[in-house]
Amino acid sequence: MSHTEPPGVRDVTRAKRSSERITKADISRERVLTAAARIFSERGYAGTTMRAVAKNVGLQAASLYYHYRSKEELIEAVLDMGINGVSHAVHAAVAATPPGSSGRDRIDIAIHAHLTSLVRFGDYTLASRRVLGQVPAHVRRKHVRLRDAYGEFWIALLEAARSADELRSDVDLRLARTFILGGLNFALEWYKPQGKALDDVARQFSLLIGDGIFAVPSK
Amino acid sequence: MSHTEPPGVRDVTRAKRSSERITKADISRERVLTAAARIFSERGYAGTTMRAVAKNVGLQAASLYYHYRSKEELIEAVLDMGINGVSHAVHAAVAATPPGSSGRDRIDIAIHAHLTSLVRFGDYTLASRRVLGQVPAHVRRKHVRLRDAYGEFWIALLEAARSADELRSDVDLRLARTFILGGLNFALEWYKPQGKALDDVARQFSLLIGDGIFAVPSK
DNA sequence: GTCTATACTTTGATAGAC
DNA sequence: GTCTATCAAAGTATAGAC
Repeated sequence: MSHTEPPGVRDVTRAKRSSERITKADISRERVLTAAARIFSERGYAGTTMRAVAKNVGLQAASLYYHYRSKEELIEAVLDMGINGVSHAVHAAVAATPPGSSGRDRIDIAIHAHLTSLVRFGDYTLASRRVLGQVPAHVRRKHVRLRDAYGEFWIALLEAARSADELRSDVDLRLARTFILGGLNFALEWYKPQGKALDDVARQFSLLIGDGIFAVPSK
Repeated sequence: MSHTEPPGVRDVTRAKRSSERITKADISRERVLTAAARIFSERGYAGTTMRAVAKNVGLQAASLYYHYRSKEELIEAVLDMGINGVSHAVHAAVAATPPGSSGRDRIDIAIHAHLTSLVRFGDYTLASRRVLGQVPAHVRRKHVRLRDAYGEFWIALLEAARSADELRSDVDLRLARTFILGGLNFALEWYKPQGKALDDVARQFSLLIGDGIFAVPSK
């Protein structure tokens, strides 16, 4: 199983208790958000017009303002989903690791969870990746903080492995972290569900990150 | 030596024979291009206005049209510099490898050249990375082709190493290639010349790509 | 909830003076 | 080469009807 359910109304209408009914507004709001994520990721922040988003869901531009107060609020909602989606998924997966697991096991699990949630929240994570730098400064600050916190989680993962003497002694943790995340995140740009199963990609990446590309008696 | 000269008028006014004088137009044209690269990379394609670029070099918006016929032509010039700058630098560095070099030597040299030229052409490569997807379709097509050709060069590098039996047998070449380029290119987003010397970063990445992060008797 | 109508701003680009 | 002046098109957002 490499693909989980994509996010739906339930995930998107945050904090709605399961007893409450899902209203027409919830549905529209979610359709708008989905369309916005895709269009923001394709055309950038300034290149995305309220008219284009509206047209995509069969509404007039003015109607979007019933669901979101402004374009800024719309991109904020998209960025939230992208960054939190991945971050929560990876935290959860690592937390669910059996007690005796090695650092390497935990890192492999993080790689797998990162990759699958990246793809699961495809348009949202793509939008985060591509427009974070183009967004009004006060919006950007908050999400840069979230992203950095996630980065620190990876440092902790690597540090744990180092403490258990699993790492080569000459590895620079922060450089390794950025390299790993750079390589994984790039998958967003090229991975297509029709191709290789995502589980296989994750396995290959684990191998690459763990052991490199060269045969052992190489150096 | 980790930083080469940044590109100047000579590089930018393409195909101008060294006997010809550099005109006032050449200077303005280059200043416009430099500013455009930075602003495109910061604000995206649609978010960059001709007025903003002009203001940045102390001109009126209308004056830009003396140097570039349109916004499209301007972004094309920026993308050209970004993609060709890196591609040419890496080709040249690998071509200059001594005859007996191993596949690993050549890959290390490519990593170093990729990283240094990435940083040398900073704003241009950043612009390519960030706005390629936002640009009018016919502009994008050409540059996607260039980028893909560069990717194939890396496949050839890896294939050569495989033929010499230097690679672990279970490495998927195309996956390894995208992972490596993803990790290297991400450096664009965080590398600051004030920090660690770029040569050291390149060395770390070579180690990471070659041998991974885990100590040898780990698996 | 979604519409039509519209106010106001900013955009890429051109014309023609200097 | 660069300027001022200007245009038509497109942008965000609001008001008020249904």
